[in-house]
Amino acid sequence: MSGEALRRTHTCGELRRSDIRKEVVLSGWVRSTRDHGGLIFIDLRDRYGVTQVVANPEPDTEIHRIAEKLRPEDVVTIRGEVNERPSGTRNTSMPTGEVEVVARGIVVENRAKTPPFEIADDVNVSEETRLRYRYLDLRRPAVQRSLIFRSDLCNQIRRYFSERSFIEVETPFLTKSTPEGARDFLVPSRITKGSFYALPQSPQLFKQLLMVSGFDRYYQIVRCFRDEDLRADRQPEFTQLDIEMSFVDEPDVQGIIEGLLVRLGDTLLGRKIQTPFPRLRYDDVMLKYGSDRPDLRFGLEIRDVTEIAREVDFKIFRGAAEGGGAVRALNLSGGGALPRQQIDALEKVAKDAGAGGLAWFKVQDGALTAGPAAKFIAASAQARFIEALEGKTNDLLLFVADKKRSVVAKALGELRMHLARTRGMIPNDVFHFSWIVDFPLLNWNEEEKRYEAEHHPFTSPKPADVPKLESDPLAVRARAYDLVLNGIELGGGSIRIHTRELQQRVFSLLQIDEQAAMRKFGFLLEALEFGAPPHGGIALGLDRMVMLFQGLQSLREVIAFPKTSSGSCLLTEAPSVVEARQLQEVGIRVL
RNA sequence: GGGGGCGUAGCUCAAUUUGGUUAGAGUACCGGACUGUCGAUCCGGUGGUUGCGGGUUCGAGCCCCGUCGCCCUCGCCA
Repeated sequence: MSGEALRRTHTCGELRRSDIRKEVVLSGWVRSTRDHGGLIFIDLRDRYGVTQVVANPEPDTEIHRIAEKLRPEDVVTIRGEVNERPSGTRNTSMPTGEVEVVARGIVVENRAKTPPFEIADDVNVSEETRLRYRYLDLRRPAVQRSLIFRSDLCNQIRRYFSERSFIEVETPFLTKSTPEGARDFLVPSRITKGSFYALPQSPQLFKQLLMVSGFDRYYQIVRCFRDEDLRADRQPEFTQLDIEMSFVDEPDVQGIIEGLLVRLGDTLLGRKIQTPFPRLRYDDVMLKYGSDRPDLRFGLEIRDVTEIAREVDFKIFRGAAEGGGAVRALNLSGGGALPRQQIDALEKVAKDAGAGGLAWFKVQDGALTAGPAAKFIAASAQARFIEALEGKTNDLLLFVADKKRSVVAKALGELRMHLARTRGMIPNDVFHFSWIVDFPLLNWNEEEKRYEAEHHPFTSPKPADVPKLESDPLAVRARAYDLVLNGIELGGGSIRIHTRELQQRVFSLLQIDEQAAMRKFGFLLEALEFGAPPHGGIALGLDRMVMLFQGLQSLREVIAFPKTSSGSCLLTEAPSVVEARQLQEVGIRVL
């Protein structure tokens, strides 16, 4: 074939019986060839699908000569006629399998080296190799589906918020470092040597300023940056769906998000999402599930038995109860049959989570047996424990006692998740959304001997608790809410502080003195004095949402070019050293 | 920063009781045969700095030390 370039008329996923006898042009990548000596079959792939092309030596030997030299991943344009496949040779497993294109001309647009791995979904290849050749990995249909889903999700989000009069506003990436919270990525300023921008951990302050400006309903799909260690579900740069609204209360923000998730369920997931989501109090979930992001797809709730433990002879129990701590327990129904070795493994889980140990008992006819500590507990107390935990014969009761309630909660929370995972108690294909509410505004940082904001310093305290701000700070509840899905925090938000006075009081509690507050957040404090409306919002982790909706285990699967767990990009080899001249220009010396 | 796992052919993995002849397999790749395949098939072949550096030993893929990379995890992530 010669002359001017052919333009494709169809994609590789498109041809059907109704196209038979049409003259078509397809472009794509050679997925595979099957050379029978005579006939050659070419599977041609693009992102829409695969179509079989046939090259017959008769009548055109030229085409056959080109076809037999084709190799996987060569890029070709093929002109030909759509034919019905002979009966018995149709492939019902592919959408285009009723037809094939008989090649009348083949243009090799570009040759491909042998790829390091076959471009197919079921190919076993290490993630390291995939990331090194990410552009090839992204040719695989399953990976393409993830990114296409992500694009569809963003489109639905934009439509949803646009329909509701929200405005998408872009906020700066080169901005001011705010040392509260996560570590900032810093960017040196060339013009003002010795000064630095920071990449935003979130557009928090800008969206609040937009409320002051009167933009009343804002959203943004926006990149955020945090210079902390990575995990399967944490990348140094990630995408948030960021929302802020004026003149709203908690239910307004929650309702908007619930409506969005219903829409996404209807349009993308093919499932009805039930609203409203349950509102669960922080204190309750910490007690019942040992976590502020409980996985509610299964039961196995933790019970507090501190009051019973107060009256037993077992020193560890009584000591914890009398020392202001807690004794709590899980009932593993039917766990009485567990061998000692497995119970020891459970104890290790509890200890790794910070517990001093794990007290366990088997239930037998209304009494505690088989646990090392059973003999220290009187029959009457045994009966009360069993009643509190709804124990039946052959159940296994697992107790953690500690003078710190947080230790008990964490250990049993970890144990609960461990048991659920290892014993197959977590149902697949269930989306269990919930709101966690009534968070404390502050927590006490023992190492730094100061209060910290549980969410961030701009979260409003509950009006009823404001009088306690100075007298009993830890009792102050926040107007904050976290959205949790299947044990993963999808997002969090709050009603914000919108007066300078209150904001200043909270800064004081956080031991940010007036001077420091002005230096770090002066622009916000000043803005609050120029008619800041009451406002609040939320931010959802978009990458996590895509990951969970797609049933994937790693954020790297839903980000086109992700970082490894050491923060490097295997494709570009970033981060890398830079030339001395570049350093000099920005006034930086490497230590 | 701590703990654990991994690193052998382009890719995915194997290699016996802490060591013993020329490091194997599948797949990919190359060549040949083949006119209805679709993970084509059949025959033949090429392919190795065992991550890197050092050490122990008569002898190291295997043991020891260091180092680099990847994965998981604790700390960290307002």
